[in-house]
Amino acid sequence: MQSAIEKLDWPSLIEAQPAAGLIPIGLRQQAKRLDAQAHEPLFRIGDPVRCVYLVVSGEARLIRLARNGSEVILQRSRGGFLAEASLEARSYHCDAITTKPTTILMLPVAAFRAALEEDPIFRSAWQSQLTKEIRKLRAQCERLSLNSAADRISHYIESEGADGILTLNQSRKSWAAELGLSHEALYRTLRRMQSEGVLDVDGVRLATK
Amino acid sequence: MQSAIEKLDWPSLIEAQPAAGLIPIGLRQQAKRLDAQAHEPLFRIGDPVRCVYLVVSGEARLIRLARNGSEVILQRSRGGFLAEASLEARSYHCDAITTKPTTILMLPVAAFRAALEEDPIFRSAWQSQLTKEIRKLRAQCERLSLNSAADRISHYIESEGADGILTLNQSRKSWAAELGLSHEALYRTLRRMQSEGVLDVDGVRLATK
DNA sequence: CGTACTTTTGAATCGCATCAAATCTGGTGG
DNA sequence: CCACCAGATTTGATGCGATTCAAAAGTACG
Repeated sequence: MQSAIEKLDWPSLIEAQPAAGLIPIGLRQQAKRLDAQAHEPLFRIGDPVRCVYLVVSGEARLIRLARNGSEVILQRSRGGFLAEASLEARSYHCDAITTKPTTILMLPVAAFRAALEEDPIFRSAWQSQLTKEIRKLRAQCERLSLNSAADRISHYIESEGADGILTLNQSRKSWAAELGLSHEALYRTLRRMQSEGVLDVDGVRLATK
Repeated sequence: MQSAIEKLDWPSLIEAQPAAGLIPIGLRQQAKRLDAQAHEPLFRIGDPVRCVYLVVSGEARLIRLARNGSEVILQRSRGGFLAEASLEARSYHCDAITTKPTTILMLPVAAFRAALEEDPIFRSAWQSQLTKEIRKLRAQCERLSLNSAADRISHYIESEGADGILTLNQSRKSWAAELGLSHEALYRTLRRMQSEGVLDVDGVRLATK
């Protein structure tokens, strides 16, 4: 488990993750780049909040452990900010880990708050970001309120895919966790839906019919 | 089903709902007060977004109907803003209804956006509001990811109550819906937890032991 | 006092979690 | 290139807990 903080090349960062382009110059100068390996912890519950994390490439997750030991996925970022709510907290309320080799920008909170005050464009982008996250979380709540596996799968395809077609960008096992299902239930339900003609499964491509 | 739009008395509004005090003067002049009865719709899916809603007293809910006809509660506001994400949307993605006689402030979106641009204090309060909502929604997602009724109940008491003590401010039946359970399951599980000595139930007062 | 709604209990059913185990897959090192 | 390993995928069997349907009792309110 090693990570490297390297020199920043903004044009390539912005190409990889457009949100980086919204960061004002003053804040950019304080940014640190972190190249993390897979399964590397970024922070843990209780750690003091020092930075806001922006995922440039790869994937990072916000997770919490249930008392029975199972892992709940609270956010999965494949680009964009992670743990937005930490900006207003003293310490973290969740753990954050990478799931694959991941490039991250770390933005010190004090400078981040100052930039929000000073830069109207950045501020507006941040508000949009928060709003989008709220909408995403509501969709997730709605999905988890459905109590059949098939309904959750259909809901996910409808809300995360386009025109009823979803290209799965994670393993099915980890998708199962995101759906709040055991992986066995997901496998079986996918098969059943396909045999019933409700779903078209072709590798990572899923389409409702 | 009737509702009344009346003259505004800001001191009393602010006393009932402190968030109203953060609204800048310019925006206050555009606010409309709505006194709604119980079970009155505020807006419906697809309606164009004209106003941001601030619940002053009473209760309003954001709901969506699942395909099987059951009602999913996406937000329950007993004071504070409702449907924050609507500020960035053309039309509503959910229905909103009151559940009891409710006083509401309606703030036109254009003036609301302008006030956010101009007033740093209001803006900061709004960002805090969005952030709080994100944290609340993550807690709700975490809760819905637990698959036993007892775990969801404990989680709710821990996260919504204080020091393991919760004073329930809604009917148990509607609490069941918020927990993603059938009301029968909730009743039975409460009884079982009490008989097992895990929970202390006394009317609307619930305490974990 | 009647009506609508919540609370409560019962019984039957079904779907998902769980435990177990086999197979498949991609990546690593010899 | 092949052996090997960890993790993902798949299938099977079992049990539990939640849903569902039904109905009775309690409660609030006009």
